[in-house]
Amino acid sequence: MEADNSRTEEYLESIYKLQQEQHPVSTSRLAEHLKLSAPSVSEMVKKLTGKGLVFHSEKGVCLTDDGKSLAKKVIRRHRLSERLLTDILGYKWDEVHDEACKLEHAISPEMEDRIAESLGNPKTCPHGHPIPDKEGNLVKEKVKPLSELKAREKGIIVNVFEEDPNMLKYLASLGMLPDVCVKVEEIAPFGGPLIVCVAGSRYALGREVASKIKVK
Amino acid sequence: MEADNSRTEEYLESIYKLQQEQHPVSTSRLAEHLKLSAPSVSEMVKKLTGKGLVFHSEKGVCLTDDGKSLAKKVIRRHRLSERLLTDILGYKWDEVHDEACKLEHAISPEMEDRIAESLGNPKTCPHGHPIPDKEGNLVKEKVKPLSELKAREKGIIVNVFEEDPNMLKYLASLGMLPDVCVKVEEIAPFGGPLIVCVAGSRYALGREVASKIKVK
DNA sequence: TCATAATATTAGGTATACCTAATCAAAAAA
DNA sequence: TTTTTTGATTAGGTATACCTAATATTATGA
Repeated sequence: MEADNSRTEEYLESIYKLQQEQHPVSTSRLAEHLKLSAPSVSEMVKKLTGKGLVFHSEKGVCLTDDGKSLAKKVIRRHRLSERLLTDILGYKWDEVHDEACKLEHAISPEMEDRIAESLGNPKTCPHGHPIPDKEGNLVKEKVKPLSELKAREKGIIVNVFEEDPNMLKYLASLGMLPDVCVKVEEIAPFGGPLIVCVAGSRYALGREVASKIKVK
Repeated sequence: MEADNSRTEEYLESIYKLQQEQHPVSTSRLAEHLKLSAPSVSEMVKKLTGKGLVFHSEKGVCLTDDGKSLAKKVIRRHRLSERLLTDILGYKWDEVHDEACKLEHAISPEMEDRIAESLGNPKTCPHGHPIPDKEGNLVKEKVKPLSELKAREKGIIVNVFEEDPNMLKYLASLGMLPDVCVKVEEIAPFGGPLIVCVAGSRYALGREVASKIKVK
């Protein structure tokens, strides 16, 4: 019984991503993220538990070591795919997520190696997230949301925790890309916008958006 | 009900390929090629018929215009994938078939365009087969099997109708690749080998192998 | 504390694409 | 012509991964 692992990979990837915000991931949050019904997710989680990829703690689902390892393999393939799309095929950073979601399940370990090599072993995806290495090691930089900078503080954009194409297109139009320096000029009170300076231009940035931009 | 078309694509691709040898394709031949049981194929063919992609004539299955069109799209993606693998990722021609079989179902029309453009709109796959254009037009050169040349005749290899990696590796080791000139020095009688000359070297080539090599 | 709301799971059901065993039909050989 | 072989289909069944509706199970807040 040769398996089609793409569903499994999809679940693990989502769990991995979601647990970065909310540690044990709730099934409902997972269902929402995967755009599936709660019972479908409940059932599948049970199967993943049977395969030793996941376990149920008090408040939700956690990855086992095996699950984490597989999730990182998928993430590696996803982010390498994104880099392939931007660096070689000329995609913009807002166009790559959905394509990479399909590609990541069609890439063999062999091909993964070749892509990495052809691209010069990139360390991050186009959105600034680290690409795990072959062994699953992943270097996380110490970052904080741009929204937590104080007035007059500067930061360098490390990554953008968002995949909505419209938001990404918007940020690109402001020149807000990884490695770019941003200065918070002032912070409007009562949850108002941040006035930021990027490459000499000033923009008013909503808190919501600013919280997705991670700086160091 | 969003569909996963990859099974459909696999069937159409196989039918397209097989009908080049045997016009209406028998279900048993198709089952063999897809490595599935005959009843599975029978059933699936019925579904494809319902979708208007295929019809049943006297002696087997034929593609409708829609089916042919879809098949050629898949073949275009397959062959572009192969070229991506060889030209950009450094694969050998004997390593690309299986990888491309997975990739072809994960490539969007958008990505198909980008690959074609990035590669300079290649006309053929690494094995010499023509890549259909966006509209499904496909230029077939007039070729004959190397095995039909007479002693002392020369030909230029156009393509190799074979995907077995071992055979491809063997041919590459003899320098027998598309666009290479081959001369048949002599033909051993009683179904014996052809003695061919490639780039100054002489080799004895079995009839079976020679029949897979198409020359002009 | 008790009701309400949010979360998770059971129960029961669908669609897809596969399978084996058995049957039916047509072609080839005796 | 009859038998045998080959080829295709029907019948019945499996696994996977999804669904809705109903039912628990927790939290939260009045």
